[in-house]
Amino acid sequence: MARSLRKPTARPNALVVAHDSTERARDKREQIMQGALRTFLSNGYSASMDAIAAEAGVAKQTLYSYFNNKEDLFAALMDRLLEHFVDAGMTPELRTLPTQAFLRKLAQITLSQMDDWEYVSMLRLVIGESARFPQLSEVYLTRLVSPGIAKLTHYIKMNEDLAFGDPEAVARIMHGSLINFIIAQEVLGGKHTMPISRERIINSLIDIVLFAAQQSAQSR
Amino acid sequence: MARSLRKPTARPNALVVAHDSTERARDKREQIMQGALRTFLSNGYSASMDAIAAEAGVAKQTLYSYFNNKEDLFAALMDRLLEHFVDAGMTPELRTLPTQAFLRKLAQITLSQMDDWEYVSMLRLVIGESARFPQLSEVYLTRLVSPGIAKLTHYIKMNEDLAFGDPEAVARIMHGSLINFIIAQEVLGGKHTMPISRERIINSLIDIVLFAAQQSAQSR
DNA sequence: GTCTATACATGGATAGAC
DNA sequence: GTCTATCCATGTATAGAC
Repeated sequence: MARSLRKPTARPNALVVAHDSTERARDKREQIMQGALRTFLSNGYSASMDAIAAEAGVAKQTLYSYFNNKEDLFAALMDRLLEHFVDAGMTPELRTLPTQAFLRKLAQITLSQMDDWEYVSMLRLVIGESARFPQLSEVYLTRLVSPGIAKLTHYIKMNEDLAFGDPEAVARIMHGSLINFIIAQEVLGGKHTMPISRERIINSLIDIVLFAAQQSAQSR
Repeated sequence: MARSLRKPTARPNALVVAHDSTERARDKREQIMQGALRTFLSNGYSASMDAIAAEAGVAKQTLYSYFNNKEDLFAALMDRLLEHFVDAGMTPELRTLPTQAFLRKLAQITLSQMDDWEYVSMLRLVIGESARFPQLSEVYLTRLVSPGIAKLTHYIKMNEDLAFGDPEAVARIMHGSLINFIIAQEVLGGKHTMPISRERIINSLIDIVLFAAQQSAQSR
């Protein structure tokens, strides 16, 4: 039932002079996607097309002139949303930092996504709809999770301060503990029922990793 | 894990001397909850009452003679399901093991829940419905997550092999990395797109924690 | 292309026979 | 208490006016 998520459509070259109608159509499409995004992120896939149309400020029929059906709209939307978060994480200039500062900054950037309502809602939606839309989960894993872990794995391998026997497993543990912190605290509301500062998590994670790396180096 | 819930019981033979009405009512209620459980875990809260009645093998009206409405049925069901998983984790005899064996066993027990379809589906459902049913998330956190972390925190505090500055943060990191592994590999299907053995995760997690504990002790 | 109005199916919940 | 049959609101999707 669930079709594959579509690849992002290639936008026309900005230098090409567009017709007015084309421009307006793109604006309308954008308007629809914005409204649909907010509605889906708030209410999940069970959000009604009526609610989406109202939120986007267009008639329901207009939705169907731009998208074949609800599922296509959802797929196009989530594709774009996930693409939006792809570049969060390790940036080239980060690599120049000393190891401890690097790890701290990377953890801070990762956890800063806790403050992004769209990111938190996206996490809930991807996980919650992973049975109905496995393609969505797959895009999330291959575009966001996998590259993040791969970059961290590569960093660990290249860094002589971090001489671990299984860099990928270590990267997964580090990454996973942070993502799960976001899920527990923000998605599930743990910040109210079992609060703890993100600094304590970051500090302990860095301590553990650096201490372990030192000991690991000594025991070789 | 011999903990899986029973299949729905067949309708009692009319020729057999029946239980008294209270007994039959309890059986029927149980039958409904079993069917509803499977349906909700498979399809999420969007599962229809028709589908639930069919799966339970009763008429839809019968559902409403035992539960006021869909939401009440769902709540009662999830309450019981969560209660069912409360005691997974640390058992008294585990504490007698040496530190390393203890940590390995605890991690193995935690990750063994990956093989339990009901647990994996429950995770997806709790997270996915955390916006619509925040009470459900809260029960999950206070009955499952919080006690698990508290027990691990207490163990770390009492164990002189594990002299960490912030035991609770360390417990959260350990627990979180394992739970997130379940979410990524089983809930999201990462076992297909980014596979890795659970032994590698367990081994690296133990290595990191024990190494870090040694180094932490030395630096005091 | 965009609106109002509507067709058609599904879902939650109830009525009434037994 | 349990069934069959049904009500009615909602949801997806479409038709037709402008």
